[in-house]
Amino acid sequence: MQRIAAARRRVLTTCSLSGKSVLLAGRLSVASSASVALRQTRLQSTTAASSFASSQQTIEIPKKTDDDFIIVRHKDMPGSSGRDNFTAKVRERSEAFSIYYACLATGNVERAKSILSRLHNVPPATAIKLHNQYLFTLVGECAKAQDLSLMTKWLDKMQKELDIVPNETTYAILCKGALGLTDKDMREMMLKNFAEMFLKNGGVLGDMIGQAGVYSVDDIKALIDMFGLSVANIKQGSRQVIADALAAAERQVSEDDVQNIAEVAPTKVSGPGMHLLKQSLAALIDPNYSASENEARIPFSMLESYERQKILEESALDAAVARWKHDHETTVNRGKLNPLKKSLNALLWEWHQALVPLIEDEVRRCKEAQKNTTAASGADVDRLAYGPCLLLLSPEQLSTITILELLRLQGTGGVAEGMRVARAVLSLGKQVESEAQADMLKEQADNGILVGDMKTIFSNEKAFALAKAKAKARAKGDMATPDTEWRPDWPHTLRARVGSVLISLLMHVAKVPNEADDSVTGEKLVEVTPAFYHAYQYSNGKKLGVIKMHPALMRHLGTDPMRGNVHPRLLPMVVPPRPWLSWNNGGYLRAKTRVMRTRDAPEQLLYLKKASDRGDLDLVFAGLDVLGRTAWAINRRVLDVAVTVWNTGEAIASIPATDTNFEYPSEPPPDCDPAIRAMYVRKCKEVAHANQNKHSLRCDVNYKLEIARAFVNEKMYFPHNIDFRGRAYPIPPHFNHLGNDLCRGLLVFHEGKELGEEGLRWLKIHMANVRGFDKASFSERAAYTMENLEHIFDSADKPLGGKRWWLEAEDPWQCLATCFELADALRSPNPEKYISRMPVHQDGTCNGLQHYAALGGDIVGAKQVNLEPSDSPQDVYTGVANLVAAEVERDAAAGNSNAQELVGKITRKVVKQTVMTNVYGVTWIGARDQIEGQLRDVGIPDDRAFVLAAYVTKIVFSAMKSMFSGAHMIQDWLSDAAKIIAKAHPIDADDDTNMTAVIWTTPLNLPVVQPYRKISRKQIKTNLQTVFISNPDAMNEVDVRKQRTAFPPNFIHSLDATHMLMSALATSEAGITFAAVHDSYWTHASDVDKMNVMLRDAFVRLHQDDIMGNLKREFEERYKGYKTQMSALADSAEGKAVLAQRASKSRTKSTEADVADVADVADVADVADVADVAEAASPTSAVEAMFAEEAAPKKNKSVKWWGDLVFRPLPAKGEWDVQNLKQSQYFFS
Amino acid sequence: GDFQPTTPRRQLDMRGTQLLRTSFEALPSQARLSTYATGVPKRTLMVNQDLANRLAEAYDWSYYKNGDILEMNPGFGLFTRAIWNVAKPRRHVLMEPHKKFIPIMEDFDAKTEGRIKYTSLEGYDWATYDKLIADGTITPENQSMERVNDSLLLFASMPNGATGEALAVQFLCTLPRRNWIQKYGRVRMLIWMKTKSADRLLVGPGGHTRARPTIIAQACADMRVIASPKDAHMGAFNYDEAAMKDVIETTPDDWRQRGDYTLVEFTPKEKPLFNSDFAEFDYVLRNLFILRATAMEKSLMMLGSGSDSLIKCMPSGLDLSKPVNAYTVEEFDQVTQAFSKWPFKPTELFEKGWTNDREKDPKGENGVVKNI
DNA sequence: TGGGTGTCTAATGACAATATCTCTAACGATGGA
DNA sequence: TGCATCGTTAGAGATATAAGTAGTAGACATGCC
Repeated sequence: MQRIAAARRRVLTTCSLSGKSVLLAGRLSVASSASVALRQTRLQSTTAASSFASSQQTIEIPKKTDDDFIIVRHKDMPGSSGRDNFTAKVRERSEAFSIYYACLATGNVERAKSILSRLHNVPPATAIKLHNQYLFTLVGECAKAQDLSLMTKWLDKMQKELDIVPNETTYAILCKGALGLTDKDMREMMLKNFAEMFLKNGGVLGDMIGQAGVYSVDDIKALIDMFGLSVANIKQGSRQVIADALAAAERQVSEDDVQNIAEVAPTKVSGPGMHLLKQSLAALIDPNYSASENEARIPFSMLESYERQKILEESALDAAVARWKHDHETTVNRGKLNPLKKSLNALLWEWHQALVPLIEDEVRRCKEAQKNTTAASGADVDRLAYGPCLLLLSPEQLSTITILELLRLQGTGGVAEGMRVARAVLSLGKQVESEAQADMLKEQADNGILVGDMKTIFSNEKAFALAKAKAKARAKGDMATPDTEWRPDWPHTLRARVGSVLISLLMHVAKVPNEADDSVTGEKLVEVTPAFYHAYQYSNGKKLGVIKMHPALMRHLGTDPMRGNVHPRLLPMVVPPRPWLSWNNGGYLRAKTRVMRTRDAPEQLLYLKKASDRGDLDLVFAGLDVLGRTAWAINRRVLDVAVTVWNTGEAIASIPATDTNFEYPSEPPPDCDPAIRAMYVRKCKEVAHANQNKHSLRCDVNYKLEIARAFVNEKMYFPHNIDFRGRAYPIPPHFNHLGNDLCRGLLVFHEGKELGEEGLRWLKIHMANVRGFDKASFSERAAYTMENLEHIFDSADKPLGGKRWWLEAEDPWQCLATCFELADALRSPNPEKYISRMPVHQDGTCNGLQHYAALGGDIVGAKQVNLEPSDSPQDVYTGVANLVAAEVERDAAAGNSNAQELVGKITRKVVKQTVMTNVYGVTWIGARDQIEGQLRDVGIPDDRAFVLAAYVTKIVFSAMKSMFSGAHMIQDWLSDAAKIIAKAHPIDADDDTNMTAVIWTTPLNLPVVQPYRKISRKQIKTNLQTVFISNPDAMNEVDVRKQRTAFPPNFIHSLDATHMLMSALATSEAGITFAAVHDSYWTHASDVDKMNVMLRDAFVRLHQDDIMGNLKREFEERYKGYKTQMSALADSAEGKAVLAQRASKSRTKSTEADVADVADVADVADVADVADVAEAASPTSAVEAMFAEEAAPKKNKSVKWWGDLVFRPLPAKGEWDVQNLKQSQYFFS
Repeated sequence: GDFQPTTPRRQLDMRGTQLLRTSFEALPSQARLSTYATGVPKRTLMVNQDLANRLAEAYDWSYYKNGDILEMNPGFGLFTRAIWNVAKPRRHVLMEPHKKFIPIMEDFDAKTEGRIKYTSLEGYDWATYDKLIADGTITPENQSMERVNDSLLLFASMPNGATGEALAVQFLCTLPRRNWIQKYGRVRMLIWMKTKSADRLLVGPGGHTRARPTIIAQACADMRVIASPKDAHMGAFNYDEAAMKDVIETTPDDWRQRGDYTLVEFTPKEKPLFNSDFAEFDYVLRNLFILRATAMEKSLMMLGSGSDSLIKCMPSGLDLSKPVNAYTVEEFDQVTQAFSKWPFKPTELFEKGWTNDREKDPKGENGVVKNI
């Protein structure tokens, strides 16, 4: 433990050498200790009202001392007791919460009340939230009636009948109700009344007023006046927010103190004004907008940009509809027109027009169903279950979301022209849910309610850390998620219901004109046919429900502009994302975004929340913020070329051609051999698959270009989150720098930096790298570029008209971008003064192996992956290939015929994939398949490839083992440890299922929980069909095998993620722009050298520690008290010891058992001596021999017992010293 | 005459040895065959010699006195013996790929003057038949469709489980296509299969176990149950009585893997009961049976987009309110014919899209190169 | 308890089988006491 | 009114669906038999 603590501290301190991060770290620790203090005082003051503690589960939190990690005991896991009863009753109950909130939000108080009254056994922490929300809803009604009796009565009922103890929020809401009374005396009396009750229960008025999510600024002013308090009395967590808000309300906001502004007064923007802001977003939201060539980019202040982003997020659905309408009108205005030529958007408008009334109708029926609860037809019962959720949004919103979502899902899930029903239904349901949530947040903001959770901290770069620290301090208070903002996630079943209703409505109305030849008369027929239809596919004999799109619609999707058809939540942002303040607070402005992509694993979320609450994740958050603050722009010239290519329909560099599909093979005669027929069918499927891929590629490019076009004049930002291992990903899915070559080619940094001498050199090297000439030394690469200057200029000047040299590159679009950049630079009067915006990449050379080699201290391995300084870059693949080739030659010389066939055939390419996937734990058989394919390519005949591949694979594996022996032992240790853990049972486990997941903490304090469990799914009935879904809250048995095989790669990935975030933090301190794709780090050409120092430094810092030792100690601590089944041979020392122990134990217990056990031991002893006495009979005929007894092989008896977890000692570390790496220029290159 | 079973050894347990009329090597008792060892393939594997004998006697082999009997998966060879003893066929070819049975197979080969021939080729493999024909092991003749082919009889024991099921359906599909051995004319097939599978093929209109193979089988072959467990087919709906005459009784104990097995005789019809193109017929069946208990009206939606216009194409005689599984072969034919004329029918009739395929991601995002 | 047998075989981003039949438990109605 | 019985129904669990298996070999789980 001590050492881990030390390690953590070292990482922390070294990360914050100077500047802002010191400030940040300093602030954070102050903030957290302050909040601890706060918590303690609060506990003291509220001992009378015990339920004031707001923690939801009763989880014992280990005393926080900065160096222990989070451990949640088995018995405290939610769902650990009642797992996998995903029965109708359980489902109904979990839906009830969401329905309840929906009813309240839509004014159906009666139904909410009845739901509430029917819910039993709700945990108190949840119950109080439910009741608070109920009271909160009553506020409006009471104000209207000028009568608080509804609220007071309910309070009474809560306390007397239901035994629910009100909390601060409850009283805050009551007071809010009182504030709504116009009669001054009455108001004051009620306020006094509530205040007294609250005080009697040990509350502190300042705390109550500081309660987030309830009051507006005016409310607070009134309360402060009323109770004669000052801001200083307000509880610490909220004081700052409120002070700021009050101050802000007083005066016009000026640019200078923007960084201190909470979201209070959205209308008080100075500067160009709202309409200008809107106008500036024309490219994104205005249907009439058409890009003009050189539009001036208006510089926006931070605050203005923030408003723009808000507009973008809030108005985008409307904007989509506006665009459809606009396109529809233009087609209509163009006069009579062939219905077959209607544009996609025009069609969408028609669907929308037809769908809205249908939804309205459905909504009406839902309302009716709620009224007459007695006349329960089947459909009406269903309506009760989803109705309230439909009411949350307007029919227009629902219609738009439905249409957008179905378009987006096209081609997912392996369906040729459509999507899986299950996916569609759930995904749409989720969209509706998050839209409703965004609406709720917006509404609260519109009502001026202060939400503790800071909506944004916008500031200039300098003040960022300060502002964030401040906001963080606020978030640390109890304002994290106020009761009034808390919503349970909709259960999957509910999402499915809502989604299916909307989809089936859309399927009724969405039509598309279609043309066909009448097979009999041969005349052309045009029909208006459904655009979507519900069908089933068989896959492996399983039925698969799909929503198919009509081919006529598919044609549109591949060609028509997608203007307006991307949901804004999927777009880059125009301001830096909100910094991450907590696990669900950061990123986009209006949408609740989670910092981690989890896999429906409650355990992951639980650990994440705890870590977030404890402030463990501050460094991770800070790292993500760095990535999010990197500003990007579209590379206009690359975009122009790409658009030209797109429009000509030519197939160039990952843009597939229009409308040229692969041909199906001709059908063999019906009476051909079944084998031939099977082959034909397979070929057809392959062609169909290829065509489908092409189409989806085309749609994908369409999306990308559309987004790029819309953002041409924008500064863009990518909010980032992490996967469960800590690897960072940009959230916008269609278009980001992690995307393919085209995406990357289209993106440049927004900021430009002067190249300088070194920068120019790096730009040249980058050129060589994107060409694929990346195995040579740096000077050779630079020279290569200079040798090809002619081509580079040609490509830059005539990208399509010239020799198209860039197309031959490994990454053509990035190559083109570099051509442009390099040509410009070199042609400028002083190339070193050239302002470059091009990101230059430094890639880890086989990053996984680098980490393994560092962990294992492999000298040979370290050299191979460039951890060790060298004059020219080493290439592992070549290294392994050479080793294998040598072995093959030896065998060949020794007369091995397999080897003889292979002499000279073992190239880098043959082994590359296998070496690469070795890190991921590829098995012998998987590797053999890979190598078989490669051997075929090298010209080994098909019938030999299989046998030879098996032979080569064995050698490759042993070569890897010898080259990375340390790494290999670590891999083994890791997978062993994972197996032990996954099969371990907590001492208090009630049954013998494996429930323990592998959990570890990264050096940045991120708890990583492997999510692999057996999923139990059930069929759920929806409008369209039944759908097979899992209960995301269920804690199921772990999948031991998956836990084991995935742990080594996941662990390494968690390390490379750590390395990346550490590097990000370091570069940010130095003011260097930074972006990363896992193990490829990007910055300006001029800063590459600086970045290189930092990333090496980070790697050294990371690996200086005893990472493996820390891991082992963490495991030992974390799984202390767990038992696992051990076994040993009975005659081994261990086995004998166990038997002896057993015997002695039972002897003390009872004599009977004693006898039995002794007998047992005797038994065991006997076995060893039992020789096989049965002499082998010699049968006289072969048939008779068939039935002869096989002699049972002698077996060693083994002993099994439940014992403590014992992890093998770690493999000894090799001699290699991580410090050497600082001098290695090709480590990342 | 001079058959001398080897002296049973203690551990051989030959007490129940079944007496044979010819001098093949003795086999142990039924009980022993059921349990004796491991590594015996899971398939319809008979262990009761008596059952084999009864069957051999009951079935009329005379039709094939000048033909070949091709036996797939003879296993312990109980049938082979029985038929030999009863009919001494002109030529009897054993396709037995499993090594376990080699001694028994070679025993046959050795003692029948080449009339029983053993090959280790796999009956499951289409190529096997071409090989056997090419090397003259079997010599089927092209014969007119007006009569049942008497130059070849297939006698098969199916693998258990999915493989067997699949194989049976594949065999059935060769009937309308007239490929494989069916290209010689109406080659009769005797197939041992799980009773449940047989049941599914035999069930009449309205039976809820009706499925695509049911229709194909009934359209293309006359089926007769030769042997089956007692009362096994009583529960089946709307059964063809003619198929159930003189059924020989089997019991679960007759088999290595205890259970209900049925021997069905498939005699190919001169002409299938449908006139549609088989590819379309197959497509229609496959998709309609997804909603097999649903009214045809609704189920027709499975056939493609905009099926309203398809419903209009349907002949008036059809009762579209009947569930799919109540339709007869002839009615399915009518539906298919209407489908065939439907202008908006899908252009490709096979399933597109992957689900199980590798390299499904065409975008190549993230720089990860798979399967370079 | 252990041997034979069946399953799986490259990490993550990025989760998804369904219609229908059978059987049982719970529920409700009914009717006689 | 209490309650025994019968009929109905909801829901949980089971099963079929499609249909080439090539070729290897080693590890590991299975509440097996």
